[in-house]
Amino acid sequence: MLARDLLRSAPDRVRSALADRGQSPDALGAWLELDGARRTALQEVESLKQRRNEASKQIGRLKGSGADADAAIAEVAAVKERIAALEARLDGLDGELAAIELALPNLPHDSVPRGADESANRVERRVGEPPRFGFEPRAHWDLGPELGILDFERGARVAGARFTAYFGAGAALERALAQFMLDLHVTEHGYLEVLPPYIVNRDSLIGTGQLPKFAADLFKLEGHDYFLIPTAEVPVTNLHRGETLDEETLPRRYVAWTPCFRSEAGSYGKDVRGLIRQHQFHKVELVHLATPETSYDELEAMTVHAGRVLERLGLAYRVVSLSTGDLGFSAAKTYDLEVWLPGQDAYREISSCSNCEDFQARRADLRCRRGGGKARYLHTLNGSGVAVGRALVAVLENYQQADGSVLVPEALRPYLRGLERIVPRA
RNA sequence: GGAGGGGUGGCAGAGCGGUCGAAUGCGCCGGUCUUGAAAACCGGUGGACCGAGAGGUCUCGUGGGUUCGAAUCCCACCCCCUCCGCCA
Repeated sequence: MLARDLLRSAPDRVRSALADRGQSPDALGAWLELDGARRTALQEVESLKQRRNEASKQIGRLKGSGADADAAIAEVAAVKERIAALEARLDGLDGELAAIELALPNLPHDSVPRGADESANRVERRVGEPPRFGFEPRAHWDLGPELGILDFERGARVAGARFTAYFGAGAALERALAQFMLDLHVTEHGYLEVLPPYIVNRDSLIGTGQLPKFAADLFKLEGHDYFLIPTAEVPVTNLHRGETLDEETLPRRYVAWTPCFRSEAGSYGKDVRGLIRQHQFHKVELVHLATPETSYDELEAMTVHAGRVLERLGLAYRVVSLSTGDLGFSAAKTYDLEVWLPGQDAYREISSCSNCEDFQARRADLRCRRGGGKARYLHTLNGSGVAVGRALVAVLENYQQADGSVLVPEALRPYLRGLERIVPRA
């Protein structure tokens, strides 16, 4: 959510930011009009309430002294009617204002490349070298089933399209990757591990920005106002919803390994093969809560932390700064980490690290305060550290051998009882 | 799922339907005293919104209702605690 002060005082800045994101700036004109009407109505209703309150006190005094209060009571009755009418109007205005505010995306940071879509994204750096193969590297959707560790057909039987069953070394590899990432972030990067609820309420989803606009992307539990989490960003960022944190305790860095559930509505035909786009997947998520002064340093640090996972796994990747047109709803700035996938002959997103500045903090009422100073909104950041399913894809495709086996990266062997190579399951 | 108890300011804890935004204690801030600190004493201490300001409105879990007037009465919901049932 953007600050009302900002919408009022710098509407042109907001308009041009919306245009950069490829959004229509129309909503802002409507907002300004509604806001003016609201303030007018508010002033009127408040002065009526003042009269009503004074009259009530007078009635109390009159009755206390045994005098007749009928005239005053009659006057209050008339004022109350007008208050009720005005309040109904005010409620309507508040609802319309909130609907607009909750649907306005965050403003891009000045350093974000301007452009309509991903073609305007800027590659910041490349790390590692894509491996060279003496044979035609294959995709994980061929390797996995042949090794007997990924079963797309049975996943589909049990649940449906975009669900997969993992067997043997496949299941263990998923678990090993997650545990390796958690250990790395906890022991080397100073994160606090969190295991949050995998189901959240509506307020949490409003807090991080998935609702009200993106309800179609979520799985909702029938008969309850509960949703499966689309990412641990939601429960972890909302952990401190409504709290004011002492700035001495910032930044806070949390890491959580959770399943994620996404309806993937509207992505029909996209990445239909393999593990890239699933309704259910695991992700190790990084969340930082920071002061406004440090949040961009935190974003750089978070991106480095996510990249470290890929480096330890010996995977080549590049860091991309998303353009204004490609930015997510809540983000002011985002770095995507794209890992090299030989089977697709392309870099594919495996992590997305964003600074949301105070956009989510405003929605989720997350504040901070230094000493006895005034409370202010803190800044929230979130990033994958990294997507586990996609990391598994990257390991299979990058470590495949001519004979169809897959070498296990050194960093994972301690988590796989020393397993060095995945071979077809007997 | 059933029965009961409870949600008041940073914390603890009062609060006959009428100057209650809320006693008191602790904490916190400022001051006096002290070489300094502690103790003691004095004073001040929630937030949001509207307003240029004066000031006003709202806020005692949330939302409704009764009333001229609600922290106090009624209804619904949420959360916490205890017991029973069920369950990993």
